[in-house]
Amino acid sequence: MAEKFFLTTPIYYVNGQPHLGHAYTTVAADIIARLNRLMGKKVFFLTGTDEHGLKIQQTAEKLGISPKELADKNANRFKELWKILNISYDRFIRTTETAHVEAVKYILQKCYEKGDIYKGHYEGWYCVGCEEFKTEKELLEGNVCPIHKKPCEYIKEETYYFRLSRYTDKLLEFYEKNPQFVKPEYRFNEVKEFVKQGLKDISITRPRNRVKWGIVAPFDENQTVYVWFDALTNYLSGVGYPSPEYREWWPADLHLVGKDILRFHAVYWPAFLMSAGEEPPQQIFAHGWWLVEGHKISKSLGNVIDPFVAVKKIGVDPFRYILFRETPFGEDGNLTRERVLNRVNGELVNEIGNLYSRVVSMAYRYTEGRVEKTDALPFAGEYTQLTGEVLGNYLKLVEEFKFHKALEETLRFAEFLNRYIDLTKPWELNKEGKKEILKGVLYLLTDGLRILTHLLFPFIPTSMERALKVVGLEGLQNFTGLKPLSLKTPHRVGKKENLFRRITEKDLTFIVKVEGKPGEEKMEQKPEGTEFIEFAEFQKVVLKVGEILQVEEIPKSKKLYKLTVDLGEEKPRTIVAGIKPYYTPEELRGKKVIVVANLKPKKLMGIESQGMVLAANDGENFSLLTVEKSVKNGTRVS
RNA sequence: GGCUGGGUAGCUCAGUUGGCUAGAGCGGGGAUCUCAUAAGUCCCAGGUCCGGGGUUCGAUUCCCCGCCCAGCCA
Repeated sequence: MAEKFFLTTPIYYVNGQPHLGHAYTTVAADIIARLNRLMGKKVFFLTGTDEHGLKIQQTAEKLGISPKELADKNANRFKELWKILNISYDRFIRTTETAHVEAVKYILQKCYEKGDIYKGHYEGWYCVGCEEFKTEKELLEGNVCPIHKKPCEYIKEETYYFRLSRYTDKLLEFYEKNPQFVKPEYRFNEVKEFVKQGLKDISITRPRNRVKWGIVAPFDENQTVYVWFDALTNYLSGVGYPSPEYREWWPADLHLVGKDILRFHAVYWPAFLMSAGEEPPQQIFAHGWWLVEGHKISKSLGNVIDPFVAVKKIGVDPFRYILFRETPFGEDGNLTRERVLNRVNGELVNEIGNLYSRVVSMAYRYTEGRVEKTDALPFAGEYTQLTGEVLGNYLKLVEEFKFHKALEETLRFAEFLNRYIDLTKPWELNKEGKKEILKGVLYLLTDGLRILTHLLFPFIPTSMERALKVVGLEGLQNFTGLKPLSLKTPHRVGKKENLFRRITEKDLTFIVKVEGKPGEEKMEQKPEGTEFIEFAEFQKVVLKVGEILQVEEIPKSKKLYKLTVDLGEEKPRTIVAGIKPYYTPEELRGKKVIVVANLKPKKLMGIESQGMVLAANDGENFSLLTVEKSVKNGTRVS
């Protein structure tokens, strides 16, 4: 009987469109699900949407549709995205499903009967415009709502409370007994600190006349179940609770969450479950946020990443890959154009994609696509040892959620195979007629691709499905049986195909670069001036108008030209400029340009450059700076 | 303000119980092969290891103080 593994993502609120954060959590869950399947476990992967609440009610009203219609529409958006991202979920739960509604009522009733729910009052400052209570902190002078600029009412309404306070010690004891309950560990410490301060009872219902769109409380038809009890229960109802089949999967092995909702999962949820007589989940993992080019993502900054666009521009797998390649899972990441470009082109295209390409190509060229095992296997010992090492490390690392390191190991493996080709030089073996050794080399390489495909599969399944065909493999096998040099022969490689497309800066405009320094947006309209420089400082830079007299190519340099520029001095200057990709020599000759004339000379490609030519580059267009009317060479720019 | 974790090469980060020339990847520079998506492979980094003080024969690594950054809490 295979071990079961039940994992979940949060259910996403359907008040808006899916964004990068949703995609991140869900792809993470997909990677973990696929890893566990390859480890031979029986996996249940649950995701879905949270569809109740006042916000949905209000948005739907504005759009003139019913809350259910709004939920249907947006839930479909999520489903579309998961399809594009190749998410292998087993069940997509929606909180408006009858079964879920019943499950919520059932569990609430249990808690109620346990005596953990009692009637009380909620009082506070209520803004009619927002239809929301405001905390003292949010309010402006005179209890004014910061959004509507109108005074709030102090109201008191009936509500039911959950006796969370009763669970303070039980939770602490539970944490003590389950040191792996929350990952990363520092997050667990934060949770413990929070609980140690003592827990307050929490309000779990809202008056029905105010919040209609939601589940009716089983013990009072004038109350609607408030968000957390409703939403969290999806983890149970998603596997059939309360009908007995849920026991096949419960307790969940892993709840994946963003760090913002950790507390609800690590404190409230176990308490609810304890009250209802259910086991808490095994583990909760809280991951971090993404920054974009060093800035927080926000609508007002306009740097929100639409996953649909991202996938369209760079492809599903490059998108999945960059989210997990560099940033340790759990920590905040920073998405930048430069990193995406380097990782996709440098690693996926050059090191990995090209490796498949060259091996398959050689198999056709030298042995007509046939691969056989021979006794002559150069460096078989090194290969076997490295494979064992990589596989061992990989499995240990993914177990600890260290995906970036697991990918690093994978890259190390690909690097070995690339080096192996250079070392064994199949083209020479072919020329020299050393057929047996050549066959051995191709066998080992094909075997290597087989292993590599397995290592990459959980992360980039779409491409690796194709890779299986390219290598000529029927399918995947369990990690446990994955051994080097065990490719069955005779074997035929499949059709050669490029697995990854090279991307350019132009593909990355969806990663918006925000003006200003990271963190500045926090300080909100601080008096400007800190970034100003004195005129004297500017004057230190001597800018002059120069005319390009000659343009020479520099052998072996992709970017550089050697320019001869007249700055009205005794002798023209030699300036090395990285503008070769953008201008032909003909275009440059005779052009007036702006030169930094007092830049310290520097040797580039062995040529001393006596200045610098100014240009503007926005990532799409590259333009030299010039003068609008003709002025004498050497004129100072000021 | 309290607690926690950080500040190491241009960038992203590793650095075991304190000690031989402080490491990797990327970028940058150089060399080279030709099977390959002009891909691959090889070579090159002399960095006040945030600042100051202390312990020690000796500290990036231990202790104290300060500065800065992030997270959680108030």
